Amino acid sequence: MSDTPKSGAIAPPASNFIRNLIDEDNRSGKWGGRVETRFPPEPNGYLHYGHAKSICLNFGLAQSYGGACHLRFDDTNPEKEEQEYVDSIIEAVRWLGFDWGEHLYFASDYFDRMYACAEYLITSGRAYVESLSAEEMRAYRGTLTEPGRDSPYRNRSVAENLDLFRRMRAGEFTDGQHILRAKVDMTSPNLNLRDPAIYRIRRATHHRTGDAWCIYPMYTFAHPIEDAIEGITHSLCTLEFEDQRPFYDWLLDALATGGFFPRPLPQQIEFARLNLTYVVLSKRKLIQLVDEHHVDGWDDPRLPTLVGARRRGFTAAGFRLFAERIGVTKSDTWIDVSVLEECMREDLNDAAERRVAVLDPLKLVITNYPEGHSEQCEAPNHPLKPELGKRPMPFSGELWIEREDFMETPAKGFHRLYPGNMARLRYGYVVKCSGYEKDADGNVTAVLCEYLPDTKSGTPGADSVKVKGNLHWVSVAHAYEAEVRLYDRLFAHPYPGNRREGDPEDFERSYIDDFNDTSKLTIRAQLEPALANARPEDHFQFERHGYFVADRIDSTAGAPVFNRTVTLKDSWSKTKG
RNA sequence: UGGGGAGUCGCCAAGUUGGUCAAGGCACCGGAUUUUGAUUCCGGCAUUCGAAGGUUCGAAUCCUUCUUCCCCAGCCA
Repeated sequence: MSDTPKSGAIAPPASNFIRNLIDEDNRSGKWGGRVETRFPPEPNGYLHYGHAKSICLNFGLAQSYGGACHLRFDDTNPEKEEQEYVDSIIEAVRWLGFDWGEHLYFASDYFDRMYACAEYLITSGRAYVESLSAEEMRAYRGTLTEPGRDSPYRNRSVAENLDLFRRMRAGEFTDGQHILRAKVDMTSPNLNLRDPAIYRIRRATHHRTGDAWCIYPMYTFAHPIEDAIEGITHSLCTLEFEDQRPFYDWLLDALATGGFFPRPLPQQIEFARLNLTYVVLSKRKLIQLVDEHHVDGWDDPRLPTLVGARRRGFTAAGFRLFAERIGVTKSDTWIDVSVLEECMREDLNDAAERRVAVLDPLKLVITNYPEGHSEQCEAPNHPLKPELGKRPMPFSGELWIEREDFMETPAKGFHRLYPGNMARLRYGYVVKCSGYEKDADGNVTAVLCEYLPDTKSGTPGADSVKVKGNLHWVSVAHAYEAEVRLYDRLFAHPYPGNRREGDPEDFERSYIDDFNDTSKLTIRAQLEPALANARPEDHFQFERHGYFVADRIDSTAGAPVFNRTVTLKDSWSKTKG
């Protein structure tokens, strides 16, 4: 939405442990003031809110320190990765408002250099070809509390290792027959140092290198090298990689010693991944929601994917505000979704033009209004931005109003329409409720009112009558009827899948059990005529309801359909209970 | 039980070298403005920093012990 929203403006950078580290490096002159980060997704799925945090962090830091952030695809596992994901990731990062300039990279472009690094590790006695099976390796690895044992193949000669590794590359072996391992320490209490696998044989067609390789580097080995090749100064990743840092440093130190990379070497820094209440962010769970058709695909507006968020009407500026607001630390915490929602409101309040929509229509008849007559009223497009002008709204004797704006017997504190009460039809006239009609089942079918001709908004006498109630309306004869989807939280419980009070002892609650069945409600609504001209992805505030966006997929020319992004805050619903 | 991390207000989160430092945001509660019961505005909101000891004139910040939570035994990333 807005690129520089008033509220989402980049605030003075908050202090956080990463900025402190960078400041220290800048003080000591470690990198000569250079700050280079990277966002390194594996192209094996769609980006979600959690990635948005990482993207804003990496690009934001680079921006703020006058550095660069690379977009690098970590495509070292050909079995899972596809070009389709590369494209969608590029689009998502761009949508979030970030620019990597020249710095678009692919790990697969470094395969030759990685291979050379591997051969160096072998010749310098730091890696060997393992011929144990996966199961045997597991047995040799030991456990959390018991040290591992050296593999019988651990002491092969350099010449034999080199020969074997070259033949691995040449395709002389079957998948899994051999593997290249770093030679570190099988007794280390850190499992990641017990001779981690660094190259495996995998006969799979890679989405970029095709069949050029039948061996592929593992993340553990590839990632540090990617960082070093690109001159990354601060390599940010999530907490679960903390245990890998010793190997990251071991590898790069060895390679620097071998002359592959200059010092100083990139530094891995870990931060806590995003957890959001009422949301699931694990790839596995998102896949299940899509595969089992709980949602309508990867871009379902309810899904916490970035493509979903965009259809929902969430904005890039809102995400950036959110990232700024939640900060970055090493303690893993749960952010309440309401924080995200509030960020979207904040951006949209500033950015979205106002329109009127009646979502649950009830007819209002003005009994003293000239039969068949209609007139124009004017409504400002944005109350805070008069420069955005006004639009005409046709007014007539038959209007749609919101069903909840009328009560036969008013609740305490209710100051909208009820028999005998006056309220203003926003941008129109003040009306007094004179009665109502019901059908055989007792449902109210129409509200009867008399209007006060002198009270038209914008005319001198408009304020002669003071009323507390103020409601929106759409002329029946002029309304644009359209589909509107009311989206709500995907899950009905803040921690989906967590055991709840009242669950039977033998019940294993799954996050699927907490799915919110009313997370999508599709209705036909009566909208003001101007809305028929909305273009896909136009954001609006439907006054007194919330923020809506014209769906970018299902809208057709002249017939937009709308998705509810988020409701407005509503203190009335709170007070009435 | 081995190793690596984290515990500051309801939810986030500053606080690095010990001295009015318990910032700030969100939420919440008041009150004002308001033709959105929205927005905006103004005010309130931790004698206390996971717990217990200790060092010190003085500790969220240093030491000790304890405690809770998270991560690690893929030829995934």
